[in-house]
Amino acid sequence: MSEGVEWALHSCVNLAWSGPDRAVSAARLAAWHDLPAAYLNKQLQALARAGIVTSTPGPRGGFRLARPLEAISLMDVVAAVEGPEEAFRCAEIRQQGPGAGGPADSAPEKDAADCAIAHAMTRAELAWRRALAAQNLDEIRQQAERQAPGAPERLRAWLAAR
Amino acid sequence: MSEGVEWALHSCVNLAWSGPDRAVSAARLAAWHDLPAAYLNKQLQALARAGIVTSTPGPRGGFRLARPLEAISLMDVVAAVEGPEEAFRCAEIRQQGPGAGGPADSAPEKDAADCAIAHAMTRAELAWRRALAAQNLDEIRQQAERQAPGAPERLRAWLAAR
DNA sequence: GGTCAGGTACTCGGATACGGGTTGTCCGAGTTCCCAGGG
DNA sequence: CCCTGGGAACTCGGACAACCCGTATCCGAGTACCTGACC
Repeated sequence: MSEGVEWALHSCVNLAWSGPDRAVSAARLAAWHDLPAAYLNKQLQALARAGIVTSTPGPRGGFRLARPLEAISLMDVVAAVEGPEEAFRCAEIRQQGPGAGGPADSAPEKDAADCAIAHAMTRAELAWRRALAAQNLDEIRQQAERQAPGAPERLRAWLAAR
Repeated sequence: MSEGVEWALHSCVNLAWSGPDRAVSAARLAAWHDLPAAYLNKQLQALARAGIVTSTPGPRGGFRLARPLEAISLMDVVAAVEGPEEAFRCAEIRQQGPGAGGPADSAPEKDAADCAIAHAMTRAELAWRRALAAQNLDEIRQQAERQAPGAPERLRAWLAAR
């Protein structure tokens, strides 16, 4: 699992705490957690390409959420950073070598659909994706605020002081 | 996701088809699907360390299943090959930099337990693990035999011919 | 013929290189703001 | 005082390296089998 996922999630919550009226640059978001600014910028670009955040160049520019936090699921962020392809890709090794079934049923159009192993792995990964899609970032924000009530205000004050 | 997981799963089913009374060498299993023999051997070693298969050296040696296929879940194989640590590891970036909470609540013993993001990601990964643990390899074998009834016999014949 | 010793072939097991991908860094295009000058 | 033009600073965006893990390979330790000689 890519490290950038965690950074992107925290950044989204931080953007929500910052408020929708003010853009925050990648450098600010990175400094808040001592992260490499240029690399975090790369992740935020991925979020921008996915339509999760919007970016504005120039002074007073930066990133801001493209839609309310409730409309962003964990799955959206993971897919934006990690890429949409699934983690387990079936290489169809049973179609290779002597075990590739007799020359009678060489039907390449069936692909991985009928590979029992690929089917089971895909099912498990689907459960993972569903669990990610079931939680939106607003729920995470609420839980974070319960455990650290002062965090939003501290972030806003720190951003205003620069 | 590591490529070796797919190889290990197919190898386990093939071992079941081969029968419990005869060990199959890594070279045979690899040749059956045109896989690199030495590397598959590495994966099988991981399965042996996890207690999923047993290995016997020397001529007529090789690998055989350590327990019936019903007692082996997808999760067992994945954990053996990929390692037991979870894919998403929380780096606790919120504990770093200016956002590390005031000096008042610097409680390092709480760790990632109360990080809302880590909690949510772990929950999703738990769903994945449960889905993997819910299916055992015997179910997969049955499904594979329904779709390719001749496969077990073909494998046994090919092994006997060498 | 039976038994035993030696050699051989085959197996796993871990130590050893190679490559692709994630991680990390840098510089350029574009926009906005600020400031000075003129009307 | 108000307007305008130029410069400077700041931002994203993509192009460019470095490191690490998954991939692949090789050789050594150990074991069982087979062969041949001997009793």
